Amino acid sequence: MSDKTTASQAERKRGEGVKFVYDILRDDILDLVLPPGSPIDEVQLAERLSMSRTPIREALVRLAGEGLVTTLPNRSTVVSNIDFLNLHTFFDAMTLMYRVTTRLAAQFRTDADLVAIRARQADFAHAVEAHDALAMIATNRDFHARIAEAGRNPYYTGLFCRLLDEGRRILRIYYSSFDDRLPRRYVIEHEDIIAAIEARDVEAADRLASAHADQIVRQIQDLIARDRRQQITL
Amino acid sequence: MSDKTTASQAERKRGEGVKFVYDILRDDILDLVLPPGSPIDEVQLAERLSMSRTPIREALVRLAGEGLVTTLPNRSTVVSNIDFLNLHTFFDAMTLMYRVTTRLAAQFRTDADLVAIRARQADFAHAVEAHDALAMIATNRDFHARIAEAGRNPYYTGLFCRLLDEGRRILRIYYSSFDDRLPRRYVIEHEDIIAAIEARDVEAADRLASAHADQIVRQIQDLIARDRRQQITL
DNA sequence: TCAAATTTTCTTGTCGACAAATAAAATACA
DNA sequence: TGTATTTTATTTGTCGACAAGAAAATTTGA
Repeated sequence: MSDKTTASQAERKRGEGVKFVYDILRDDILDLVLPPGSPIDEVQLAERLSMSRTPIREALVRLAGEGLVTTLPNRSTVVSNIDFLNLHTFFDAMTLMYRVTTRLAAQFRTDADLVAIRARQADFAHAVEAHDALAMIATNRDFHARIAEAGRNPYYTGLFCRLLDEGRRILRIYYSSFDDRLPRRYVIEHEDIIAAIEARDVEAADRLASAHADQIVRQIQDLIARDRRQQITL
Repeated sequence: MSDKTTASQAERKRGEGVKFVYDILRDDILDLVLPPGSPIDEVQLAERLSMSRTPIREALVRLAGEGLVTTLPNRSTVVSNIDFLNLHTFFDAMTLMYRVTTRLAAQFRTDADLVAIRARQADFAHAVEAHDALAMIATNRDFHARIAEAGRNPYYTGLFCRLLDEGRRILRIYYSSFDDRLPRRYVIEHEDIIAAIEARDVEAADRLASAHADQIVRQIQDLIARDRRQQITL
C-alpha cells in the first residue's frame, strides 16, 4: 500500500478525515497499487488509518460517484474494472475533450494561464529527460488539465480530468513498454500547442490537439497490441 | 417539501436508505422545491425521514459529487447556486453534447433503441399537448437521455445527463413564461432527429441536433432577457 | 462421494452518542 | 450607543456498537 498510510498515525485535524482517505485511495487506484477488482475492506482500512468506518464509507461513496469504485449492495466494494472491450468510447471522448479544451484555451487564456501551462510543460520535459515514465504520465496529465482550466469551462474540465485519470490507469499498465523516442515527439507537440494558445489561434490549437490526441491513442493501442502479442508468445 | 417524504414512514429495506434520501433530495433540488442556497439540515431531515444521520450524510456526499450541493466545512451544506454569470459555458457544453450524442446514436442505434426513443417522444408530445410545462421539461430530458444511451458512450451520457438536469433547474425558473407555439416546433424537430437516427444519417443527425440545441439555448436566453425586463419594469 | 440444507462467520448498513468547530447570544467596556 | 469579548447553543465530523445479509464452512442425507 501507499507509503503515506504509515504517516497517518499522526493526529489529523477534524474535517480532513474523509479527504485524507479519499486521496490515499484515489492515488492507490490510479497508480494501480490497488489494481482493478481489488476488494476494499472497510474495517481493515479503518484500523490501518486508525479511524472509524464512517469517514471511510463517505470517501468510498465519493469514489463510487467518480466511477473509480463499484459498490455491490450488501457485499464488498471493489476497484472498478477497466472496460477494455469499450476502449473506443474512451478514446473518442478523450480526443474530443483534447480538442475542445485546447480550442477554448486558445480563445480565453490569460497571460497567467500561459505561465502556468509553461511551468507544467517544463515538468513534463524534465520527466521525459529523466526517462521517468510514471512522472511523464502524471506531468502530462497536469499539463493538459491546466490547459483545460485556461479554457474556463468547468463541465469540460470535469469530464476531461476524469478521462485523464482513467488514462493514467491504463497507461500505468503498459508503462514498462515505453521507449524514449516517442516522448520527445510529445514534447515538441506540446510546444506547438502552447504556441497556438499563445497566438490565440483557435483553429491551429484544434488541429494540433487533435493530432496529439490521435498520437496518444495510437500509442496506447500499439502498447495493447504489443502486450497481446507477448501474451500469446508466452 | 416533496410529498413522498410522508410515505417514508413505512419501513424501508436495508441498503435502500441512502438511495431513498438521495432521490428525494435530488428531485426536490431539480424541481426547485429546494431553491439554490437552501440550507440542508441533517438532523431535521433525519427525523423527518425517521432515519439516522449516517445514510443522509452519504446521500449528501453523493449529491456534492454531482455538484448539486455544496458542503461548507464544519458548516451547513446548501443547495448549489446556478452560475448565471457563466451560463455560456453551460450552453456551449450542452450544444456539443447534443451533437455528439445524436451523432453516435445515428451510428450505433439498434432497433430496440429506436422503439425506446419513440416511446419517450410520445411522452413528450403528450406533455406538449397537455400544455404541461413541467412534464415537458422532464420528458424532453428523458428523450435526449435515451438518445445518448443509444450512442453507447457512457462518458458522454454521464456529462449530458448532468447538463440536462442542470437545464431542468434553469428552465424550471422560467417555466411560467412558456408559450405553446415554440414547443410544437420542438416536437417536429424531435421527429426529424428520430428520422435521421433511423436512417443512420450521421451528418443529418448532427445538423439537426445542432439546430435543436441552438433553438433551446435561444429560448432560454430569451426567457432570461424577458425576465430581466420584467424585473426592471417592476 | 457428492449434493442439499443448516450453521457459522464475516461484512455491511444503520444507529445513537460524544466532542470539536462554528454561529448566535449575552455580557462587558468605552 | 456601539464595539469587543466572553458565554451559550447549535451543528457538524467522528466514533463504537449492533443487527441484517451474504459468503463460507459444516453437517446431514442419499
